[in-house]
Amino acid sequence: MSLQHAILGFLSWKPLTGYELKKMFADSVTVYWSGNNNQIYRTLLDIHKKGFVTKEVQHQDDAPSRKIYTITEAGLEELRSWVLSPPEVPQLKHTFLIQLSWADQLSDDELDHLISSYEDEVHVHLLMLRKQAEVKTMSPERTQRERYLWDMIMQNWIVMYETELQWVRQLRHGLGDTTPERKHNDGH
Amino acid sequence: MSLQHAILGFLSWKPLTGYELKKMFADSVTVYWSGNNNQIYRTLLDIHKKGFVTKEVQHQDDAPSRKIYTITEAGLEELRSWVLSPPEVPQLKHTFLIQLSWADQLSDDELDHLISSYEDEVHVHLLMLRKQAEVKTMSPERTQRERYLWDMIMQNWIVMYETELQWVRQLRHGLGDTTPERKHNDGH
DNA sequence: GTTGCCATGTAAGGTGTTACATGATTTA
DNA sequence: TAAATCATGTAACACCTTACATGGCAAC
Repeated sequence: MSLQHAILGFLSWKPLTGYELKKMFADSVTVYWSGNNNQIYRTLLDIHKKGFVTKEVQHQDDAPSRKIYTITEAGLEELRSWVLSPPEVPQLKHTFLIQLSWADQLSDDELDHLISSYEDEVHVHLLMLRKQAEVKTMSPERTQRERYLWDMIMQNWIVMYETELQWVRQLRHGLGDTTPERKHNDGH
Repeated sequence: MSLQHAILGFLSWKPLTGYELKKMFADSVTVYWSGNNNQIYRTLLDIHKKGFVTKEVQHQDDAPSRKIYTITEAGLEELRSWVLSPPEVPQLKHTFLIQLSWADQLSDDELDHLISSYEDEVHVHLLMLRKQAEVKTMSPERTQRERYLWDMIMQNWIVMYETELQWVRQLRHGLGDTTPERKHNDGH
């Protein structure tokens, strides 16, 4: 699991409440995590029990009390050793490709429509990423090296979806080319 | 969930047992699904209950009996309508990028080592994919269009990891460039 | 004689999602 | 007057992974 470590990462910048963490995940494109509370609150309890954070309760009369979590030395150590742990290749859950695997049962028009709507999805997603990249939301940017890392991380997401868009366009055009041939060869 | 539909997809080619399905998932790079039995056997029970498959038990004296699953009309219909359902952009779980997000605490050497070992991982993975692409394992390839689709699906995986490899190389070289500058700017 | 293949499955636990619940304050 | 924001959390369920269990047969 690395939600734990992403939370420790944010807390290494400054102390935060669960609610604030939830927002940071929701706002961040690169440190993506569905931004759902259940997991965040449970993970906070967990890392508190492990001693990676301390909890300070701030009572408020007219609202539920804020619980501010601060990272400890042990937490910083845990974060550091996780960052150094052997990196793994990204795992992509590419359901569209599985849909495509059995798409030969569709008519030419149905298939073209399916691919086109996927192309639109990817395109919209890419535009959203590019807009986010301009805004340059958070990240402390304390050193030039850190700024460079965060830029490259954002860049990674963008080039991935650019590549996907190129691929799907090639797919669609290639299909347009093979379809008449197919009719020639398979027709009779 | 789409494991259900991937199973229906394989069964649309021919009747199979759970064990055979497990192997097909394990062998397939493109229709990736961890190939773990628990899920497959439970999903088979599930789709049988839903009427998407029929089950034929073949008794064997000296081994556990084979249970051969055959797709039904309802199953084919379900598969078809799933294939037509609105496609979604791929979701990537890119833990390395989250590691990188907090990697500025590392020394130049540690960071360089982290990135290099990631580069190696990606490279090895890419070579594996290219080798698989040559073998061209399964897929029925009944029409030219289907062959084209399967080729493009394999191609998608390859270009994704090629893009990743290019990106990580650029990252490493860019770091080499900024590091001396950084020392100049931040040093004093 | 140990490993691997065939073939079924269970147990236990981790991870992730959606929806629900409260209740005051601010904004449209 | 309806909604969104702040701030906490619970309940129920879906999905996914690892390891365990059985037991004959073939290959090395």
